[in-house]
Amino acid sequence: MLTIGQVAEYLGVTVRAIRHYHQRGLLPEPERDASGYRRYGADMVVQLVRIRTLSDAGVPLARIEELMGASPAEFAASVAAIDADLKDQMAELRRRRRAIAELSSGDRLFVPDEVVVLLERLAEIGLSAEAMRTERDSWILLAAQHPDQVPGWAEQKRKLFENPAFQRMYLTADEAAAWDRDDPRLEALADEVNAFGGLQSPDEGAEPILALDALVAVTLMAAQTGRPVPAWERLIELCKSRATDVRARPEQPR
Amino acid sequence: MLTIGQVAEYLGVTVRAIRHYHQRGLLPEPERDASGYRRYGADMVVQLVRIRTLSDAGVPLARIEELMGASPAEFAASVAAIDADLKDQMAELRRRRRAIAELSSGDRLFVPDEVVVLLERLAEIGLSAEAMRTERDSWILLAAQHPDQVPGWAEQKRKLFENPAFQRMYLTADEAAAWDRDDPRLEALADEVNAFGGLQSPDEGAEPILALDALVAVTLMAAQTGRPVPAWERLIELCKSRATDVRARPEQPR
DNA sequence: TCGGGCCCTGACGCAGGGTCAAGGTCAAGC
DNA sequence: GCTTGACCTTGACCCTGCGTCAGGGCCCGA
Repeated sequence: MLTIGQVAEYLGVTVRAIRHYHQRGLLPEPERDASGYRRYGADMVVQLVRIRTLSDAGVPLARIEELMGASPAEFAASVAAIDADLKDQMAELRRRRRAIAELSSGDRLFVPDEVVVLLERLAEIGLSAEAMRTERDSWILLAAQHPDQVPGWAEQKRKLFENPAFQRMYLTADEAAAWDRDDPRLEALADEVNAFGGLQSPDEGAEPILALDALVAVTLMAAQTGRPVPAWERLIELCKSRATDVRARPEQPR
Repeated sequence: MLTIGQVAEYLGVTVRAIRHYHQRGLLPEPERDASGYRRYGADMVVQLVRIRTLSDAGVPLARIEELMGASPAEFAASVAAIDADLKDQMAELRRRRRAIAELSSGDRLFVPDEVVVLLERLAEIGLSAEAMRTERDSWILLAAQHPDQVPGWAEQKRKLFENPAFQRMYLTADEAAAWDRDDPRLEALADEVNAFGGLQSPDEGAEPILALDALVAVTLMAAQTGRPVPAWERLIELCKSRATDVRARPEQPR
């Protein structure tokens, strides 16, 4: 008759694991000797081998419990179910690896490719680092709620930057973040923004992005990240009063 | 400013998960309103998106914690490590699927193929169900300690059964389990066993299996599974006394 | 003012054990 | 006979990533 430690060493498992199986009711408690030690006969060892064989194959203990007393037919059915489980897990791992691979570049973190392209363009034309971060965060937020539309929107916004006048306007708006709320230059900037306000996307059927929309989104973002920009808030007010005749402006959500 | 429930719905995560991230220190606690409710700004939402993106990709929370403040280089290194982890997990799953597949037949449970073949042969020649179980359990035990040698041993034992006289002897020994300890037929049976005691394996270099060894193993097994067989014990004594001139018998381990 | 739906904290639960902690036993050497 | 070290015992807390109460407070519409 073997002690728990001898059985554990014989099978290459830990003492703790065997006791765990007793606790779970997977393996009946063996008889104790005079000093209370568990004493194992060969039959217990055989049961343990069966448990370990299944466990090593990745069968959860709860299922092993069912299997130990199952008929061959039930056993075969359970084995099929377990295999299907494993297949699902492998599919999940493949999905994760793809997801991980898409994070491989630190630059393209957390946003779709089209946004990455747009952000690179913004960096090219010399947008400030602060504005870059706000821009990226805005897209992250937007992508959380509209993952399907964001690639199209980003593409449309990128196309706007093919126009040098739009570039200049955007950079000026960037600089304007440092202006006072009542800076007189804001009036002229509002006129510039307004000039692009009605710009339509070249793709038919897609919802057009207005320059003002983009500005509003970024400003809202900035306002909510603890860095409110008074000059931008004023700028939006000015734009809105001019934009009413371009199209009816719906309430900005939230 | 959003409540925790609104943020959760916006991102498609549970409230509990967000609170969990706070507890883990993954996400800083936001400010509370007058009634103690958490209030989230867009910056928090952005952080949450980043956490979820990584988490959905299967990155453990502990690692996400490191990653949130990491440089692009550190980030890339960690991503590579995570991917390597995933590869390992996939290999493990493949191994488990193979192991599961080998259990697919209820008959061949927990023993190598060679033993399955042997057991089928034993069933063919009409071994009792009780003896079959003991035989199988003996092999399970043996395989736990000598996984590499068991296929060869099983093959050798199977070859012994090509001899009709060995078959008869084995079946008689099976019946003998029901005999008294002092049954006179045991003497003749011991002579039969002894006749095969020196049988050498046809494979050179492989350790020979003696008929007596097989009998001893099975008897020890039976003795330890709570079904001791007195007639077998006596039979072994008789065999041992005859076998001393066949070869020097080492002490039986344990 | 009442009900239903939010929110809060705290605690337990899961699988499969790992890892102490505090104490009893056993065999060997002195 | 006494000590030492290697076993054994039970019990309890630790890990992951939250789910799921339990017991209370807050808010809003009727």
